[in-house]
Amino acid sequence: MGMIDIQYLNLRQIAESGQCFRWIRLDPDVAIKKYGVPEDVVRDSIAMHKSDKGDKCGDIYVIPPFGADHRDFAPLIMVDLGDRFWSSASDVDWNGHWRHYFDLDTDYADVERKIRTSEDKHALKCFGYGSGIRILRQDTWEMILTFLISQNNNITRITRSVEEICRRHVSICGSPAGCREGAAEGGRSVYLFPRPEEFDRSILSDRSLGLGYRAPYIDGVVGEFIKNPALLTELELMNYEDAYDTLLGFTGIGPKVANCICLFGLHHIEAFPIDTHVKQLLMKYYPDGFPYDKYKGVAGIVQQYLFYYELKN
DNA sequence: TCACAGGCTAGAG
DNA sequence: CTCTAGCCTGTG
Repeated sequence: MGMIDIQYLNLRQIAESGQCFRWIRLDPDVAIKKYGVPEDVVRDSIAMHKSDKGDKCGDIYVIPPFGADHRDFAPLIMVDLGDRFWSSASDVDWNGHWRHYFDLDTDYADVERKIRTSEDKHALKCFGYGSGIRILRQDTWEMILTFLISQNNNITRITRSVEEICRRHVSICGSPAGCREGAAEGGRSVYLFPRPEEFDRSILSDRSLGLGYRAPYIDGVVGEFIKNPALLTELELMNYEDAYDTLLGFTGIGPKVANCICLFGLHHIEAFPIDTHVKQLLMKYYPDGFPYDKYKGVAGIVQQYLFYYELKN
């Protein structure tokens, strides 16, 4: 618990970059009263909000635990104070989970260098706009279902479906300590995302999940991962090409979703998901083709800068 | 009413 | 192989 200096990290940019759907932004008041964030820290965050020129943040988020051992650590409350951050995590939780989650061991300065030496004016502009974006190391299983849901869908409904799935499993997964029902902004709560073996497939047809035609896809994928419990670990050990091909084998997972899972769930930062927005942006700014060779191995990170800029402009 | 939202499947040509 | 109609649902 306490302050940490981190470069190339902006929580709001990440929250708005469309890679995570379970972060909850906190009101300053709620952060103090319900989550025990020190008052002087929240005061600094409010001051930062007021002087926000787009390059600072000041936001406060609750980030739920994730992964196979999600019961073993607490949710993270994180306050973005620009180049330093207040974290609620114990040293054990920070070093064991969150440090890795925020991808702090990847050299984002090197990505910046690649962009600066590429003579790619547009990418440089996008980087200047979203240089606090990192590719989070999120849970593979959660990303598989989340991006399966994301197809032909909008952010609001994706978020709602994911949260509803978690809420339906409270009695199975439990609700993390210190995060009472309705405590966060907008009455949202912190839940755990059900593991394959915890998943109650009978809820999928329920219209209130808002899954639509994707429900049978999810049912099939959950079934496959229950039938073959080793598959998740196998996927995580594969290289990008093998993981991509394996994911394409599931009904409901196509090229775009497979690439999102590779990028956000398996951290293959060379994966370059092309959705409708990216397709438009590529035609607009790169009519002669995107210079993938200049971003060898890190094209997925550059894609996020481009996507974020387009989303916000 | 109709298009669209971070696509995909199945079937036809 | 490529091409595309149709798909659940909420929102403007």
